[in-house]
Amino acid sequence: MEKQTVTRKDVAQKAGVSVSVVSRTLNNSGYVQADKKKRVIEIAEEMGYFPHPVAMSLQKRRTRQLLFFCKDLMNSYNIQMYQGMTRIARERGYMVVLNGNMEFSTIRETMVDGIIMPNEIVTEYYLHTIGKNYHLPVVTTFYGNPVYFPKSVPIVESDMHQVMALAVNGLRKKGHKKIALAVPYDYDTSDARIAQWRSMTEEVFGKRQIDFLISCSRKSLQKEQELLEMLNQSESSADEPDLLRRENFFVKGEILARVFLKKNIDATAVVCFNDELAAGFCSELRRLGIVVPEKISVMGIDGSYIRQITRPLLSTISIYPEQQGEKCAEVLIDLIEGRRIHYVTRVPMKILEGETVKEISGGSLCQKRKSRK
Amino acid sequence: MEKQTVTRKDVAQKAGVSVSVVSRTLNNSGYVQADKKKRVIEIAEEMGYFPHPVAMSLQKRRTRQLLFFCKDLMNSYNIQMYQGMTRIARERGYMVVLNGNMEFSTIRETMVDGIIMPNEIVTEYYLHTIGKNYHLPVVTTFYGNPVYFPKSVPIVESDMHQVMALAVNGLRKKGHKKIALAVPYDYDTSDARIAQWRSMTEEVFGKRQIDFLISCSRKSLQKEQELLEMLNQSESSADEPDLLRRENFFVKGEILARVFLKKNIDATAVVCFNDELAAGFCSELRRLGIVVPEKISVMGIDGSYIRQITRPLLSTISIYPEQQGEKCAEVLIDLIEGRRIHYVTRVPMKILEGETVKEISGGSLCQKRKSRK
DNA sequence: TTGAAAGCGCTAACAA
DNA sequence: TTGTTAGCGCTTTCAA
Repeated sequence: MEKQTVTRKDVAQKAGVSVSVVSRTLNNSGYVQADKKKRVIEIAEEMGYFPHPVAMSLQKRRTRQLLFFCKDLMNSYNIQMYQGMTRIARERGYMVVLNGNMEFSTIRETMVDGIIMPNEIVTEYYLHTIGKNYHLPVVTTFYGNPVYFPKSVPIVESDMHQVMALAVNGLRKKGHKKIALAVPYDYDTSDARIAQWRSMTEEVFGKRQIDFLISCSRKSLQKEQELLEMLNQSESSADEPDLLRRENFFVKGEILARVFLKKNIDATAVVCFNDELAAGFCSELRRLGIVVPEKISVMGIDGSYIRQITRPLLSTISIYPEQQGEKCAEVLIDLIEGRRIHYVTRVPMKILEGETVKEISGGSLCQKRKSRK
Repeated sequence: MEKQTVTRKDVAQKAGVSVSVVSRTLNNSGYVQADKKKRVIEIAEEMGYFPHPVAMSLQKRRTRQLLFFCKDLMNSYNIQMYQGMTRIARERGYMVVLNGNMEFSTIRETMVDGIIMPNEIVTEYYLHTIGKNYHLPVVTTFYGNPVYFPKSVPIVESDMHQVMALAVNGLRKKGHKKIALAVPYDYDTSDARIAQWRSMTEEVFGKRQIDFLISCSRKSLQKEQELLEMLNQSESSADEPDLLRRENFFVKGEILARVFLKKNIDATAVVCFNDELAAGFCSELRRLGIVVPEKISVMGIDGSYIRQITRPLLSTISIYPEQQGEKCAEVLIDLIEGRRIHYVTRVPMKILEGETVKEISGGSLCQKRKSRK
């Protein structure tokens, strides 16, 4: 049984030199005689020496760890962000650690060199609390919500204005003139999407389509959702309480599909808050006998991998979550290492064609739908 | 602009005491005069002092970090394992860091107190390589594959024998006598399931049902999958190369559904490798006009959250991935902290009823299926 | 070309 | 009850 950890001191002793020689050898820095060098390397190897990462971190005042501060890891978008940052981090010798619980208080107990925030709202809160006397490099993704934090925090931007421009124009080109928006609630992260959808449809079609907003107040949503869980998943909610803690956009999409039908909304296409919600929306429509896209077109936002398991394949506006993650990591690492950075980084976006948007020619589909009733 | 990091020395200076007094105060250990105590605390707060986690780690020789060494984070099972460990870890003051790339070489550069391995096969490999001269506490989940590592590695077990017993007996009770198994490949992690399904069906029905194995050789699978991607997701495969790196069990399920039909397998029920595969299997059957469960019953394994977005709701054998994660973290932390542990921990399992298994009375459904052709 | 020594931020044994 | 000191594993300056 060997000693718990072999240190440079141990190697030095065995090689008959001083620790500094060992250090210089291993770091390939400074002078050291060729033969000694060789001996030291041999002995280090033979003794199974590895640098102690904690000691290294203390000395260098650099942990080579990045913190991704996200709420819900079961969300496909976040996972993909994480994948992206991980790749860049690895390339540059870092590791990404997660805090999936929004616990600001633990940040200062965590060994990290910088933080990646999941959106501008969280960032704003952070900067006004912990961030006040903890000056760690931070980058944040940004979706165009109105927030107040210094320009000195670099942002990686997915502008909802662009997203909605793509969605609305894409749908318009296919003949859609009445475009609804389905969002899980009427506040917080929905805000930017609602605002942009509103102004975009008004700009393109010349009139407000605000009646086409499908959303739930927080309260009604909870009630509906509880009901749904009782009916549908009693088993799993009893056995897997944890699952319910996550924000289940799929179920919200299902609920919103029913709201959409109940309110008899006169639209030919629905843009959904994100892909998971769109998937639930489609699924429930189908269950109720409404064929997508024949009767109604659906378009997601995100381009997350959940789309891979939608049938028919979801049409969506991809904002490339992985690239977003990559950019975040890139900028953050540059910031940490004192390199010059851009304070605004834009990630490209694009329509991913799928099978949930139908080309319609003349009058709006909804009339057909209505007439059939 | 305050000094970059406030240390105990700074606090001590300002309070006119020695660092040890500050330390004792902050740690609530040893003697220190009440009034000094108060002053120190006040000053520490006022200066915005926080303990330096790296220095702490070096001194205590404990990082309070656990490593979860898993390959694919987009896999719902792994995510749930992670959620489980995270909860326990948090309760006990630890953090779980991920290595989602199977890079053994980076383990020694990572600041961790112990490792959670995703399955016995990876563990075996680890112990025979890095683990040889790195004696970090390790726990592993265990699915009943034959492996060779010392009994001294604690396991958290989900025995595939039990799983198959539940699945086969559950299906038998509903009148099924011909039960197929769908696995993504014919080696590695499929082995245990294949073996247990084989012996179980033989035991229960008195004869081998080996013809009912639906699987793909690695090669044919790749070819089919590439084809599918070309046809189905050309857009996303061009734009999102990353997504394809993950093991897409959903698509495999789709492929296997076609294999199942092509081979005209004479079974009334299919047990699937995991829930994602089952979801793909059902989805493709439906697309091809085969109604689940009317024409064919499907049962998953795992009880992962992906099931929440299956419609009809998937029937499955839950092996409680979150609990598995919790147990792993619990045992590992006990091990790290020198507490007594059990070397074998079993996680309960249970059938989660859904809507994909049909009760059939007399003769097997497959005959009906056949006769309709 | 080498080694001694100070120091990264903290703890703990020991002496005062 | 307090302060001094050595040390966790490493780097780096400086004198030899």
